[in-house]
Amino acid sequence: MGHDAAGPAAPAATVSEPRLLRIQEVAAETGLTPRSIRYYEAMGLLAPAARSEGSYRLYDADDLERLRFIGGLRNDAGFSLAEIGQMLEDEQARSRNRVQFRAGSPAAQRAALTDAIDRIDRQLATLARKRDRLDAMIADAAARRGHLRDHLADLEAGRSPDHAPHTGVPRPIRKASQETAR
Amino acid sequence: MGHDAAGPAAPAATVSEPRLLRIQEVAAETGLTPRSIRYYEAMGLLAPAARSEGSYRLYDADDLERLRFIGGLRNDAGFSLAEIGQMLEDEQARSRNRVQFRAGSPAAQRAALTDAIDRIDRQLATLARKRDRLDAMIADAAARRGHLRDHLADLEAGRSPDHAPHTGVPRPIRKASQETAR
DNA sequence: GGCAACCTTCACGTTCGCGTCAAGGTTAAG
DNA sequence: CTTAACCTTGACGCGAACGTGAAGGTTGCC
Repeated sequence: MGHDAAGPAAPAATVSEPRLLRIQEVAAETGLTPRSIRYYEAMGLLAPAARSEGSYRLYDADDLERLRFIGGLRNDAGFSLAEIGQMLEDEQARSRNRVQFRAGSPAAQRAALTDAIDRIDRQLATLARKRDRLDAMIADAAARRGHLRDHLADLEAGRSPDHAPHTGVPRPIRKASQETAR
Repeated sequence: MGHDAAGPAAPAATVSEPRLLRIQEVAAETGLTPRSIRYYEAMGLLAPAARSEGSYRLYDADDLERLRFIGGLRNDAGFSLAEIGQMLEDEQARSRNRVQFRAGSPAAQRAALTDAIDRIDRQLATLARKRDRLDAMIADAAARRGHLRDHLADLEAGRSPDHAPHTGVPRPIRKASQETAR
């Protein structure tokens, strides 16, 4: 059942294979757990650069970067693995193919690069949307704070609170064309 | 089809209660489900303003705002309900008590307001931290993009890419351990 | 007072994102 | 060759965050 990948006849192209790490080292390096890394692989988010003779997972620097990105998307940005899968698409396959395409025609190289840039642009757009939502919430909370501070000022000035029982933002009832109300 | 939902149920008990909504209306208004709203209540994130004779949950405008905030924290900001509970603390109890404290001494009013402002400040700080993480990721991706574009430029200029096998970001200093926020 | 549409409280089922054994094979060191 | 430390693939478990009935009470309109 062993499934030899690549075998002894390595690509022989790259002169200096920097170093391939085993899963535990990768885990230590990325702050993830081996379990998570395997799970991400099962979810199709990445594939190890290689497997050893005995089918140990072996990761290269590219994998490390990818895993850090995934970890960030998970923990910092709060995306689900499904969403991350969407964002990464088949970048994993391409990324690996791209290395081979490097030996290919310049046209292929150019295509691969522009594709990669497009993908990153889409990732950036998704991240920016997320940040905008966050900014909206922050603005909302800030408005709430301002309102409270106004009430406090009124109170300090001995004014009557006027029975406005609302701590909050003025209802954005859709009446006219404003921005994209969600 | 079922025309109408709750008619103008004016109990006329208190003086001009703005309007109390039942759970399904609230759900429609906030984009949440009744189940989620009840779950949030079970998790201590909020309590309905009142209950009807037959123990129907009845929500006021303040509850609506709170639920929208919770929804935003969940869906937009990606916080867990536990984290949201931390951020909201006992604001729910206070918020409701505050209305009663309004009839209390001015000192109590001032204290309640400054407390509320402090809580919002902490919420803002938490949200800002989250946004900073996101910004960092965005900067990271942008750097990656810039690097790819450089490679593309090299290629267009007929230069050899020098076989740099990395798609990515200049390695950040690796050393710090990962913080575990869950 | 009848009835449909809503609500209530259980209670079980589900998906996600892993943690955690279990039962072996693999690697590097000695 | 032995051995400890790592790895492999299952498979089961778990907490979070709900979905989905089931069985019955409430509201409100006619």
